[in-house]
Amino acid sequence: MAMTIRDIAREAGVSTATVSRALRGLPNVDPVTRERVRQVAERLDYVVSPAASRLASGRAGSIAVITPYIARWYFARVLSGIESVLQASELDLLLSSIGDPSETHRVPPHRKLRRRVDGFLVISLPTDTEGVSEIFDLDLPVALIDTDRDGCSSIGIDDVQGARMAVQHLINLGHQRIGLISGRPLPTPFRPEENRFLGYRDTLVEAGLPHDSDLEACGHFTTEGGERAMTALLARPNPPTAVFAMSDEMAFGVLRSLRAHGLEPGRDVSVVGFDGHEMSEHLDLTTVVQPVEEIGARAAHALLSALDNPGAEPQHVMLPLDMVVRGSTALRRPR
Amino acid sequence: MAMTIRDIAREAGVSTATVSRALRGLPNVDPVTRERVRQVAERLDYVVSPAASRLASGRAGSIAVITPYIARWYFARVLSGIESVLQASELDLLLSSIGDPSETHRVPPHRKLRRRVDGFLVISLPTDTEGVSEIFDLDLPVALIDTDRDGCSSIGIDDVQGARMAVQHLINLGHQRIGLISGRPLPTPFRPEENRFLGYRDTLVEAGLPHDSDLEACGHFTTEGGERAMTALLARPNPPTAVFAMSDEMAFGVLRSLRAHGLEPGRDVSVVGFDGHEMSEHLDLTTVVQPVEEIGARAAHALLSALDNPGAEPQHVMLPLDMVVRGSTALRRPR
DNA sequence: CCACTGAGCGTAAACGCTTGCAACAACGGC
DNA sequence: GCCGTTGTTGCAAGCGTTTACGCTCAGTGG
Repeated sequence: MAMTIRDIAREAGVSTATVSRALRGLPNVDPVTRERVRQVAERLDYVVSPAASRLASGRAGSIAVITPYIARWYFARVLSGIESVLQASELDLLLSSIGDPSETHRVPPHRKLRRRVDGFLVISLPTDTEGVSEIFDLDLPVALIDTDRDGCSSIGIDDVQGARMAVQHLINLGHQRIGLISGRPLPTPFRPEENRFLGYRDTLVEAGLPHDSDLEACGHFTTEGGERAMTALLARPNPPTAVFAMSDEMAFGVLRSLRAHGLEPGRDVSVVGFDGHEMSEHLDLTTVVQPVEEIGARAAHALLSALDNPGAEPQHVMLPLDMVVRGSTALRRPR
Repeated sequence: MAMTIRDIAREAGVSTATVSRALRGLPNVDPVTRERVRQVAERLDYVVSPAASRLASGRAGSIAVITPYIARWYFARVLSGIESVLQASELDLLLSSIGDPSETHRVPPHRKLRRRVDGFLVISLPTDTEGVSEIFDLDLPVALIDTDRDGCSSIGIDDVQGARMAVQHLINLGHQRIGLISGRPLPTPFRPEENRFLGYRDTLVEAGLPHDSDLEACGHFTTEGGERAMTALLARPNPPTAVFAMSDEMAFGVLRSLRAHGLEPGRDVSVVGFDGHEMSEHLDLTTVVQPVEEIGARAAHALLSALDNPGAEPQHVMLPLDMVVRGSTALRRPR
């Protein structure tokens, strides 16, 4: 049988209340007593029963991470950042992916997680996504990554600015027909996509360049999709001399499509990606780098502090971006 | 205030015991009663308090996934496979990464997870890893991925066979000097590495080829590492005409190193990877494909069934491998 | 010398379930 | 009509904490 708090109390010659207080570091405990209790607990290899503790205290002792995907590059990294800060806390990290809309049998997270978490960390999902919107009715702290919402902390990057950097870079290189590989068809509820689009469009317009939707295609955030999208663009009457892809993985597909058409990235068509995927270095891809793990870590911190002082104002963090210029972008060569 | 089981009992005109039994689908409940209780619970939007339920039943209602990394390709996918089956169960998925040995401040999982999980899913970690070995003392069901241990279920692939396929393929193409890009320096406690090495060595020997450790280098399972390793091999007096890399990510580095040396993968040096990373298709890499998500899913199933019938024999599953031949391997050309 | 304070500690009542046991009704075999 | 079964339900004792409240006692200012 496992130790209970009573065993510790008896052994230390105090009441269970004191043991509870001592072990949790509450004030109103004589340092000497506290130490004695600690020692006894240590010696008897005692750990509190989380179930009992949670029942009595009313706290769930866990936070849930809601993500559309687990295995995709961006999400896995964000998750890793989250875990790195949560592991040092007392809280359990419950993982729940929304999954593809195709998987209709998935239990929506708000149903499954009702009463078992103290807060939510939501990655990328639009706040009105089915299964996500109901989370807010639970009246628990929520930290949002890549979106925002009244009353929630939000962490992200300046996607508009990121897209601007990318496109301005291409403009500076003399490109005038700059294509866009977006994720889903626009308009989209996903904030990053929308903002990257705005940054793209506005930078063009401000530079006096036409915004031509014939230069846009969807790549669905996959390499295959990016490849197909670029292939489609190349088939248009007057193809772009440069493209901005909303993610590195799509940009990889772009590179591949170009090569398949006998075109050399950089020399023939310039390509900028977005993310800072490790592979971009190896594929010599110019890209806008976002601090992905840090996004996760910051979000976790924001949620933790919301949990600590419930009254506090939600935080809104925007992390800085960087751009790494590589061989996939170059001065436009007249055809 | 939240609903309790008593509210449901009162409303349905039965005792709390019956509510509990009805809602959990236990036998010995009149179907009519059960349905009535269900309806009431539904109408009042009741969900059981996991803390209370766990305290009363003694079950933790969660399983923990212990992984060395979260963000790396292989681990993220395995995790995704695990989550896909666990989401349909009643169990919470607690995520815990061991982290790099450098992060000494990490709380070892067995301390953090004591009393709060019903079982463990351990990915790739050798069973004697610090922080892992103690898990077995907890006397809970454990399912092991990529290793095995007495009394635990284990799920993995036939790494020896996988390496054999890769190396035999190279031999069939006429290669005689076949290099190896391993992960860590051998000997290693990581089973897959060891087995892939054995498959490599034995296949060479059985083909009458010498096993020459001058053709081996460590790539640490990263692309950079793979690149460095290949560069090192190329600097040796008599470099290999083909290499087998223990992971695709290292193979990507190999490809890059080759190109940096003006060598064309396939034509000048053949390369085989291991994993079936999506990117391998785009980099035209021949690779041994393992069903990564399925590994995770199977492991989760194994653990679930160990949880269901505690007496049962542990399962040992070995999933089949596949090899996809692409442009990175070709007939050896005499120099 | 007397309230008065506050630190330190104990008592006991929750917290919201699960489950062993017993009760009870309906039923069929004898 | 009696009795053992079987199926359904209720009673109530936990499960192992947390925490409101109250008590004791040393210290303190009046």
